[in-house]
Amino acid sequence: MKRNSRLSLALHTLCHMASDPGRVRTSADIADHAGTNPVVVRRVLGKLRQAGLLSSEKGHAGGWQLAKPAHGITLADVYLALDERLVSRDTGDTEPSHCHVEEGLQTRVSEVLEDIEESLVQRLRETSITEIHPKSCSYCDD
Amino acid sequence: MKRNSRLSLALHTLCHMASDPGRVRTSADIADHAGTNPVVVRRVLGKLRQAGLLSSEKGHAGGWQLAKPAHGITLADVYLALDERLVSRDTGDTEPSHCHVEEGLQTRVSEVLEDIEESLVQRLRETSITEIHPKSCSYCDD
DNA sequence: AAAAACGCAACCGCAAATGTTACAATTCAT
DNA sequence: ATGAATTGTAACATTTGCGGTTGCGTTTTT
Repeated sequence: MKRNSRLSLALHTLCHMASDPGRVRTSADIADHAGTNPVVVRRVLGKLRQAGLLSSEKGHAGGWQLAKPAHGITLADVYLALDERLVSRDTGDTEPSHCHVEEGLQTRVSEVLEDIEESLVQRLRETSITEIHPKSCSYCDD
Repeated sequence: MKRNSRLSLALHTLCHMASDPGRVRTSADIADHAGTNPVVVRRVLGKLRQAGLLSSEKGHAGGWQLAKPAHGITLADVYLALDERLVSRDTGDTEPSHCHVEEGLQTRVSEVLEDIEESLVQRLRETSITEIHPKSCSYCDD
């Protein structure tokens, strides 16, 4: 696991789940397969649960599974669930610079980036996680 | 200097230069105005020089200025000059995961993101740096 | 020769993200 | 009931990227 790993981990896991929706997986299983740590998995999948994409059960024989039909889950759902943003949200923490160039600049650039963000989500909404898996996977145990 | 500062610094500086193309500015001047450090300025503007947007002169009375007419410089030129990428370029450093889900995923997601990247650049290309500056700036000394 | 500027390399320090450990709470099997 | 398995979460450690800083060599003008 290295960079941009939250989104990557989330999508990977969901795709596996989509190809065998009945199976309940533990965070340890998932972490093993993804080459990371159970706690990291729970962190990321927790976001997906908050967004209603996954459900988890505690205790013996507990674990994670899809909370709704896989074909209804799009890349956009995942992207948004994780609070990912290409456009770094302007937190307004930049002190006013007393410089008109700066203001005009911010405005222009923000306009474009907001638009782009929106069209990205629109595009992501067109692909469901069921459309990812190419065929049965001989290496993975799904 | 804090957020997304390379692009921000580059655009800000270019816009000022566009409004007074004759003037040669030192990295110290620019750093002062931008609230940062001359070395950082040289780092960023160096990229713009490599891309042919700026020229710099060493020695006494040296400094930076536009290398071509301002109206011919678009936001896309700057974005590309800095090697900015929404899509984190796959450097191929991810070891093959022996997992078909992973491969299919990479492919699909990359397709979408590449498309988005392209349309972003297309959008940025529509705005020249001369279109940013709202009016004469009473605070800045340009 | 001195001053002013860039070019560059080598660090420092901070902030964000990931990785790790620990432990409480919950659930199931026996 | 007890124990094992699992999530939830907090706290801490480690890594990484980036801006900031320092230092010094090179170039140009005076």
